[in-house]
Amino acid sequence: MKEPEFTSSLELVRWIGWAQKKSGEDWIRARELSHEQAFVLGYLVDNPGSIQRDIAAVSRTSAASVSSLLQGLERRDLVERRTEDGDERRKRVYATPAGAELISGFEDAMAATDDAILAPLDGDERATLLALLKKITAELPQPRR
Amino acid sequence: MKEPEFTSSLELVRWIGWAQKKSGEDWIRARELSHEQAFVLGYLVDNPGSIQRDIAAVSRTSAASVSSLLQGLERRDLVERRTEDGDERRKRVYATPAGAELISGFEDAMAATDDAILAPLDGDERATLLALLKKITAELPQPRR
DNA sequence: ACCTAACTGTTAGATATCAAACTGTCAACA
DNA sequence: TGTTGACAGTTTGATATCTAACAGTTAGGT
Repeated sequence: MKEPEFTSSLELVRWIGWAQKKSGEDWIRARELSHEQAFVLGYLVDNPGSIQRDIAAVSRTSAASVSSLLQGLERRDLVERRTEDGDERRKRVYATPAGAELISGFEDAMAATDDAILAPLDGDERATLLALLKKITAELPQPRR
Repeated sequence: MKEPEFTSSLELVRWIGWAQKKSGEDWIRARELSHEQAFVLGYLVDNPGSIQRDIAAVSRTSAASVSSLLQGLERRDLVERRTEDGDERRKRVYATPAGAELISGFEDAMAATDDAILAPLDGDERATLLALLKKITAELPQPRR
């Protein structure tokens, strides 16, 4: 019973997701960030001025989680929030220079870990996998709430 | 920027993992359990007397998490922990009758949601997907710590 | 103008997770 | 028999997540 059978694809999917989260951990922990904080900070560098609602959608979480996550980043002056355009509901979020500097190289590090995880597959197999996953996710619910 | 490109298989993998977690949520919430509590309780019905270390390995988490998770289940008398075999280190964990009753049908419900997620794929495609995922996970680190 | 509904973000309370430090127990070995 | 190291579990303090309830803002309809 120490060797489970793994007949379920979705069990393997969850395992891979876990491994991906783990694999960049050294890089992230060296900067005293959580995985989620790093992801959002990286996203903000590429998409400055995003509103929290969109950040929640992209990071597949809730507005409430984004709110508290950004509080942590704002406390360390890694991001800045302000309202613009005369719309007092939306808060535009920006990475500060310190935040951008801290996260630089994150995407490269993540791409490297992705490559490491997919290493057992050759080019054709990766293409097949991507096609199958797209077929599944096309039918999947979006985390909009 | 509202239509992300998704060139990364691993991004899709994480999305599917998220959807799987969400999909059984109604069933689980009706019983006032968390996803993780339900998983562990179900595991204990099939593997009575497991020790916490093994539960951590199977649920791909840490001994500390299992410790606090089981405290929640024990508070509601859904599981019971006791030492046996004269080994005072290991704590054998059992689902109580109430716990077993509460979780009955869980595995069927989970299997149904798995089927719903994989619905876009036919039998051959599912077999291909499973083979590719096994190839990846064969090289993946185990969450042992 | 006003009312209402939708939208955006926050808070509160619960659970999960992790790392690190700690306690207690067992076993091997001198 | 005593010491030492490995093992199992807990605690602590931080962050993330969820739901539900809440507050302020905007826009639409009458």
